[in-house]
Parts: sequence; C-alpha cells; structure tokens
Amino acid sequence: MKKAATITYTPLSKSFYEVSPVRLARKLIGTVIVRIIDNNILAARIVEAEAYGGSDDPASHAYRGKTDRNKMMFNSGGYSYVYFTYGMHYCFNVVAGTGRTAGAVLIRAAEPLEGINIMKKNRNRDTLRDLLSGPAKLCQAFAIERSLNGIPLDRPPLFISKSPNTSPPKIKTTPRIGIKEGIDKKWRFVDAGSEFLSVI
DNA sequence: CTCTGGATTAGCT
DNA sequence: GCTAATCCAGAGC
Repeated sequence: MKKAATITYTPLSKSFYEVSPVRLARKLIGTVIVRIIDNNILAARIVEAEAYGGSDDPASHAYRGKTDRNKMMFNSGGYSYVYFTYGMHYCFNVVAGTGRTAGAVLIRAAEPLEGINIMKKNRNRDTLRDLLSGPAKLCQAFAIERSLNGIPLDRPPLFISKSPNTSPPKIKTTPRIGIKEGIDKKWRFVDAGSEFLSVI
C-alpha cells in the first residue's frame, strides 16, 4: 500500500480566477496543481505561467475571435483550456476573468511534489528536473489531454490548491516564450531561482 | 477543399 | 544549433 498524502489539498474557488490573465498568472505562481488519476494523487507546485489575452493580444489564440478550438478562453474563469499543438503535444491553460473578455494562463512548468513515480512513468524519464519543465511535458506527466478541455478546476480529477508554503515565492517577469508577436509584454511569470523552469 | 505553420520536445550533430 | 515528429485550426481560394 502506498503511503497516504501528508498534505491535504483544498481547491481554490471560482472567484480566485475572476481577475485579468496577467493578475491570475502572478497569483498562480506557488499554487499547487493536483491531479487525481486511478486513485493516485499527483501534485506539483507551479513555478512558471504565462498570461494570454483576447483581441488586444496578437500572441493569443483568442486574438481573432471565438472559434471552436479557443471557445473556452471566452468562458468565465476557473475552467481548463487544453489544446493540441505541433502535431504531438498538449498544453494546459487556466481560463481567467469574468467572461466579458477572453483570457487564459498557460501553465508552463512546475515542481514535482507527490506522485513522482507516476510522473516518471508517464514521461518515460527519470530525471526530476525533466518531468514538468515545459508546458507539453507537464501535460504528459499529468496525463492531461483533450478530454480534460473545458472542465472546472475546483474539483477532481484536476484542481488547483493554495500554496502549502508559508513564504511567498520571489516572482520575476519576462517576455513570453515561443511567440512572435507581443514580445514587448512581460507576461511570463516565474518563481525566480526555481530549478524547475522550462527556460532559465 | 487545400495548404501552412504552430503558446514544443527530443535526439542528433 | 538543427530539425523531425505529426495533427489540426485557421486562412485563402
């Protein structure tokens, strides 16, 4: 029998997410993403996130309006937006705002806390630092794919919990990664000095 | 309908 | 540093 989790995770309520994507991205650094799968718990502390807006943000999927793929970005906050890219990868976003404008936060990297052996198996990798250090890696480790698009994030099988840490993370902002437009905006938020970032 | 390229990663050079 | 892997949304015709 596997040892029980030593920490109890409580999902953040919807109101936590009803702020702008930029504000939400900052708030999410240090919180814990929790995945329940096959009676097992996976948990990781978010150390890197990027904000994406709506018609004001050319780097956003929602820039050109609502489509079948990006419609979750126009929802009110607290839901997942999972999309497929590069023919082989999924990325996980947290929808932000009240629903009046589009917006979401891409979760780019996290620090493994619990269920590390399952993450290693899902990733087919043994190195701790290589488990969650990128948006597609994180999805693979957490078994996040298309069927989890649009689900609420305040209950299993996937939710986000307040940081277990007492000391708040030291947050640094940088331009977003892997985009061509909107590089002037410093909408990437990282836990400065974390060993588990996608890009240092 | 067809075509292009992407909020990426891994593996090789 | 370079690029294959591999699907589908979005744009153009």
